[in-house]
Amino acid sequence: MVASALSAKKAVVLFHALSDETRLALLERLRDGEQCVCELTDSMKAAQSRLSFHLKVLKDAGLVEDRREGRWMYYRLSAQAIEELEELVGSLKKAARSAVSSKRCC
Amino acid sequence: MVASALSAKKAVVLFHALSDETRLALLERLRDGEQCVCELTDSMKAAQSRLSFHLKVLKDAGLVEDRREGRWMYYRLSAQAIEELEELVGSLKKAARSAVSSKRCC
DNA sequence: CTTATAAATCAACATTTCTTGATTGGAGGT
DNA sequence: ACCTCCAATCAAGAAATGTTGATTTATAAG
Repeated sequence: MVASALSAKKAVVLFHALSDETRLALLERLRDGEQCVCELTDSMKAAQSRLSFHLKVLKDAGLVEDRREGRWMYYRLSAQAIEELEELVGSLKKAARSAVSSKRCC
Repeated sequence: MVASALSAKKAVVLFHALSDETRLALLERLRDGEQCVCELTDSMKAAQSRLSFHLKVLKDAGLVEDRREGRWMYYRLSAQAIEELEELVGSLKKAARSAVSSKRCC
């Protein structure tokens, strides 16, 4: 199953979190290390409430983790989530015995 | 970049295609090899137009390929798409130098 | 205690996505 | 030609998602 390790629901949440340009841009920036929200809004020239919304989607999916330091919130990639993703994608990959089905269908 | 090999737009399309339970269920079935639409509607107990819609999403994302045989349409996983996916996920994974940013932000 | 700043939350609206049932198109079979 | 079957497409409505600007919460500083 695609859901061998993760439930299908969790896979949906994970993939949905990745299916948005703004969120992929956020993840890309976080690849370079932890950043605070203000740095992100600055470099992405995006409204604060907009990034807050997307960061929440990423956090709910487990893709990022956050940490408060004074008034600042720092976000970083979750290494574990990336592993889960790899596992998920790996589970799709299975040599398909793609010979034409001999059975008559329907 | 996450979009080193693929454009961000393409990544969005790919991940969006994967962000739905019905579509994940379809892919799971196709892991076992090519199937015709009627077999899929049957085993998934889903309306034909519904699966047709989702198969189109998967096809537009490049995740599946189709083939006509008489009145039947057969769908199969695209091995290439799975590779692209692996590449995409791999590009997210980069050891984050996660030391707390020393620079004052904002 | 008051003010300032960073970020989350909310409400309203726009946009997109999904579902359903009906229709259309293509391939055989009679 | 006609009818049947499989599947794609369409139209209408329902549900989910994303955007915007305003408000609220939390922390810190004067």
